[in-house]
Amino acid sequence: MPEDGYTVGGLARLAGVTVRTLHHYDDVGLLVPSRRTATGYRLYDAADADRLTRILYYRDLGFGLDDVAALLDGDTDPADHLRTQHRLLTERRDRVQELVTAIERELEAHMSGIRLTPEEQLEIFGERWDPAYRTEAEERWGDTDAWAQSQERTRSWTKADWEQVKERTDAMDELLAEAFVAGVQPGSVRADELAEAHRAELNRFYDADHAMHRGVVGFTTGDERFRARYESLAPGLSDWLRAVVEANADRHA
Amino acid sequence: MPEDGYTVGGLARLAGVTVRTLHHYDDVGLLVPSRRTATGYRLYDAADADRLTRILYYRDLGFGLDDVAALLDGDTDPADHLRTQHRLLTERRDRVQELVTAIERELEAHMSGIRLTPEEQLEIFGERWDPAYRTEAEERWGDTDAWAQSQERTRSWTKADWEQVKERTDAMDELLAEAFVAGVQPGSVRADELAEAHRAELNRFYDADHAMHRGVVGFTTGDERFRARYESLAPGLSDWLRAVVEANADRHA
DNA sequence: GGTTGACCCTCACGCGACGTGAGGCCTCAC
DNA sequence: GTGAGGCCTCACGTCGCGTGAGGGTCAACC
Repeated sequence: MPEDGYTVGGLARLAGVTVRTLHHYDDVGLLVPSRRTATGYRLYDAADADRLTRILYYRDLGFGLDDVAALLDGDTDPADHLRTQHRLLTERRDRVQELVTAIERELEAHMSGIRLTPEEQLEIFGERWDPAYRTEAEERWGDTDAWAQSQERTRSWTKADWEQVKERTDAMDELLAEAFVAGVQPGSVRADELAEAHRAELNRFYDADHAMHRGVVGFTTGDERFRARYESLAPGLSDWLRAVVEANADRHA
Repeated sequence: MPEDGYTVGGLARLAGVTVRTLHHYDDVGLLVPSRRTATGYRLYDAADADRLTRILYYRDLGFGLDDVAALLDGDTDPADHLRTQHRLLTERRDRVQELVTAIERELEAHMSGIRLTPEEQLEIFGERWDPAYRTEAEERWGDTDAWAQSQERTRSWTKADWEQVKERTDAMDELLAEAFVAGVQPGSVRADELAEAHRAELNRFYDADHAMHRGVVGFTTGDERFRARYESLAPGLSDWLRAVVEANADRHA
């Protein structure tokens, strides 16, 4: 900290804002520098910088400048602002996590070849947002952060890679349909081979052990539209796939 | 979904936006409803709703409407948008987590009676932000989410509660200073009693086992300003406190 | 002590993303 | 057929700055 306080430019650089922004905050009385030089230069001291810090957090949280002014000029103890901002920021982080989960749900649907209804897609932006959804991904995926793994592994994938995966998935589905039609029984050697092949496909994205494999397939075959996709390949396929995967998982338990 | 598509109001309610917003998106060509009734009513179909979903995510991420239009009208495959939005949202979530960590750092400093410099406070908003900071809290606090615990426990605290804690902390510090001046040796019975009392204070906020106690004290007594606070009570107190806590932690290892 | 370049000042207009009516038509249930 | 609620199109207002314009200041170096 310079001995006589910060100039506009100096403080602006520190805070990652423009000089114009500090001018504006001065104009509207939100952050008036505690001193000016004889020639009219603004000088900000440590208390000004502290106030600016609070302002920037509240602004980031979406408060209007007059709301921020009202908050900061209220008779609250400084630590109250820290606690308030901590609470609001954690809420915001959780909200963003919900958006992430919602996107994962869409991606999952897309990769499974099913379409979400507009209601499902827009649910998260709607008014009464059910917090039960918040934990849905956890329940579905178990403890591990499968999606983080998936994202990590597919970060550098090109469109061609994705298309290849889609092709392989389609091929896998056909293989399953053929086996089902041919009368392969869940628990048989051939069925277990197919279950492992199916699990191997999932492992392109994340580490799926047998318990997780059971969970994922249980979830997807419970979805009407996913069932529709499998049923269109061969009626009864989705229930059969579930049975195959469960028998295989039991054998590895 | 209504058979003939959504009206403005219907879609607006679903998406948690105002009718005016949809009108605006129509005006600027960002989201033009696929149909109109004979009397001029806007009708949005599922594809429109899907486009709106993408728009809302991008908008939430801070893109301008024309940027969003450019993105959506580019020749990208739909899944690319999902992947892009997933990546941007996780980055955003991590950024908010950094803000949370920064506030925790401020709270911690405040409760320890030390003041951060403006540089330290504003660092997170500055230009070149060191991602090493991102993991600082983890290293300091270990595996457990101590701050979440702390927040949980202190959620309903009143200002009086906080003042009481401050008083108790000050009293604790004086007790420590007296023992130090009286020549109490680290590792002695009395010193271990004091270490446990100090740990008990921390337990008002979160579960601190002996390893964590060692970590927290090691960190704080490494900070110049924290040392200054302790040194002003009694020269040598901070190093002594660290020795006392480490001896106690060793004995419980 | 003059010049140069980076800073600082005060107007003042512009803009993006809607908010907020105004004035009027449509639809549907009673 | 009538009232309530929803829809339409203007059109001006607002908020948080961006972006110059025109001009003074400061520190350094010639």
